[in-house]
Formats: sequence, structure tokens, C-alpha cells
Amino acid sequence: MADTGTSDDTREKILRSALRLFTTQGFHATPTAQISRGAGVSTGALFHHFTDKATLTSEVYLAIKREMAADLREGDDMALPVRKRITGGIRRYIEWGVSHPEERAFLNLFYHSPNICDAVKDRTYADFRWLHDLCAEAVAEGVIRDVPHPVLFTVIVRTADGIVDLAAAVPPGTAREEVVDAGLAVIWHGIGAEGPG
Amino acid sequence: MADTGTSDDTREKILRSALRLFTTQGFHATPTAQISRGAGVSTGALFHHFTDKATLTSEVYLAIKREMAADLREGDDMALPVRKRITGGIRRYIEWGVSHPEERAFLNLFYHSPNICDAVKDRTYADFRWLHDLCAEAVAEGVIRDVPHPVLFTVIVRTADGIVDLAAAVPPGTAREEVVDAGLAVIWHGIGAEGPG
DNA sequence: GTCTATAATAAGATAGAC
DNA sequence: GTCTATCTTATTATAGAC
Repeated sequence: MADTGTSDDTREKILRSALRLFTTQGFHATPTAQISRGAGVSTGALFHHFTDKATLTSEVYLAIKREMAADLREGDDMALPVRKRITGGIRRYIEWGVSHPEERAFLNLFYHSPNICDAVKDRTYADFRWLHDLCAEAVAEGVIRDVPHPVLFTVIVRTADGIVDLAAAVPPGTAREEVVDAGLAVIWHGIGAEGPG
Repeated sequence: MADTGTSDDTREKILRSALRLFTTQGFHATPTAQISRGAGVSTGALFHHFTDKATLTSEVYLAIKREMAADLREGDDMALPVRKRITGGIRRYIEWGVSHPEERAFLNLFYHSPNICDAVKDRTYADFRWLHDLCAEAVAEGVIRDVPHPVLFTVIVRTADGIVDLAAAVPPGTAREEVVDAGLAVIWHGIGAEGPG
């Protein structure tokens, strides 16, 4: 068990180095040699752990998505009413984005890149399925207005993404909380069946 | 005047070829040789019209932004009440996105790319200034709730971007109109001071 | 499992003829 | 203003020692 520690460490260091360089330079502008150098290992070690550069890129993506999905779900309390669960989910989504700027930049980069295999994107859909179900539940309960689900989900996620960028550009504390609260208020005015909250 | 036509044509063909290839392959994955080949000209001609690849990329961006800004402003009727002008502006924004998929893909790609000079992005801000002013006017008139301007503008644009993606994925006609109308309803519920509309 | 050295290829940009 | 040919450099990935 202690022996495999070194190998896993190398793998992790390569993933972290790739994340940092991809987000500051882009995929194709980042040579594999620079990634391995940033990780403190050799080119040979990189290609021992990852078959090629595309695989390494996908692995970075999958690792981030898995971590993000776990963080989001961990904070969910199923005992709470649906509206509070959704608000909490959006808040955690925003907090995660603000506190993970490199991961967020990578996801944006990856998402808008051409020629990135959709199969890779689809592999993470299941981890977020419960959020879709939660929204459907809210609509069924009359907590959310009867908006077509794709429109509903898109509005929530896109708006939250925008709030993340705004919140990250503002100093932590009251100013940041005000941005998040204002964003949440607009979202709930937009989708909520009742008054604001 | 007729003599310069050939040269301008070459320039335009290079810009169009670059747009198509960048959106399907990405910036760094697209060799300049392929761009010139796609335009039906030689590498030499490309570097005669653009000093380097980065300049060509920026020129594609600026041309798209200029065209988009002109289309948006052209449809504006200053005689209309503020709310109708904003609704019309969002509708034209969505329509432009749906009918310009390559341009939209390029803007997304460019916007999320690292190392793209902010100075280039800033050069187009003035063309959209009137939209910011229009929103501020709506807040001053009490047509839009008193939401901090960055939050307000972000919510509108991000939601509209999401609606473009949804609308583009649906066949034109009733289905598409329903998506757009549903999106606009959510936006106005979110930001409007009065009832829905 | 990690290293150094290198093979094989492809990139951006230029030179000089026409 | 456009072409062909090419220079220079950088890239991904592999080979083989340790």
C-alpha cells in the first residue's frame, strides 16, 4: 500500500500541472514536456501514466467533475423542503465555482472546445441527475412555475455561472454575499411560483 | 476601385475560412496552411494580409462583434417604451445567435480562451454601451427592479445565451418560438418590477 | 516506475520569383 | 498581390538504460 503511494502521487502531480497550464495557456498551446516539467517529472513518466495527451485532458475533466458533483451532493439535506434544497444547491454551486477558479476555467475551456468527445461529457451526466430530478419535483409540487425543464435548468445554471464570475471579481465578505443574494433573488423571481425569498 | 476588389475578396475569404476552421478545430489545432488552403489561396497571401496568426484571430473576433452590434442596434426603435425595446433587443440577440451558429461558437471559444488579449475584447465594449444605458434607464423608470447593474446585465445575457443553445437545438417554427417565449417570460419574471409579460 | 535521448513530424513565418 | 519553396523551431510520442 505504501509502495503505490509514490506512483499515485506522480499521477496526481501530472493532473494538477496539466490543469494549471491548460487554464493559463490552452490545450494545444501547452506542450506535454511543460506539463511533466511543471509536475517535477519527466516526459517518459507522463506517457507511462497516460496513453496520450487527449486521454490526460479527459482525465483532468473527469476528475474535476467527480469532485464537484461530490461536493454538491454532500451538502444536500433531503429532509429540507424542496425550495430550500434547490437554493442550497445553487449556493453551493456558486461557492464551489468561486473557491475553485482553476477548475472553473478548465470546465469553461473544455466545454466550449471543439472536437472534445461528447462521450466524455456524457460520462458525468449521471452524477448530476439528482439535480434534474429535484427541479422536476419542485415543479410537480408547485414550488416552481411550470417552465419546460430544459429552459428551467438552463436559466438556473447559466445565471449561476454568471454570478460566480461576478462574485469572484468582488472581495470576499459582505460585497460578495450581496451579489450572490441579488442573483438568487432574480433566479427565484424568475422561476418561483410564490413571491421572492 | 474595381482593382481593390480582388484583394478585399482574398482577405474576406481568409477570414471566413479561419472562422470555419477555428470553430471546428480550435485555434492552435488549426494550421495557417489549412486556413489558406480553405480560402483557396496560398500561405504567402495569408501572411501578406495578416501580420501573424494572433492578429488574424483577433480580426475574426472584431469582424463578428461589429456585425453583431450593428444587427442589434439596427432593429432598435427608440420611439418604443423601454420595456419593449429591451424585450426586442433580447429577441434579436437570440435570433442572431440561432442564425449565426459559427459566429456564436467562435465567440464562445474566444471568450473562454486563455491568453487572449483583454485589450481586443475591450475594443468592442463601446458598440454595446447603449444596451447598458438602456437597462439603467429601465431601472430608473421603475420598469426593472432595482438590481445591481452587473447582476442585472449578467442574468439577461447569460440566460439569453442559454436560450440560444436550446432554441438552436429545436426545429424552427412553433417549438422554437415556445422556447424563446418561455425564456423571455422567466427573464421578465426575474427582473421586471410589474407582472409577467 | 522513472529517467535521458531521440525519432518523426508538423508548425509559423519568410524569401524571392512572377 | 500572389505564388512556391524553404528555414527554423517546436511538438508528440517512443526506445532503451537504470
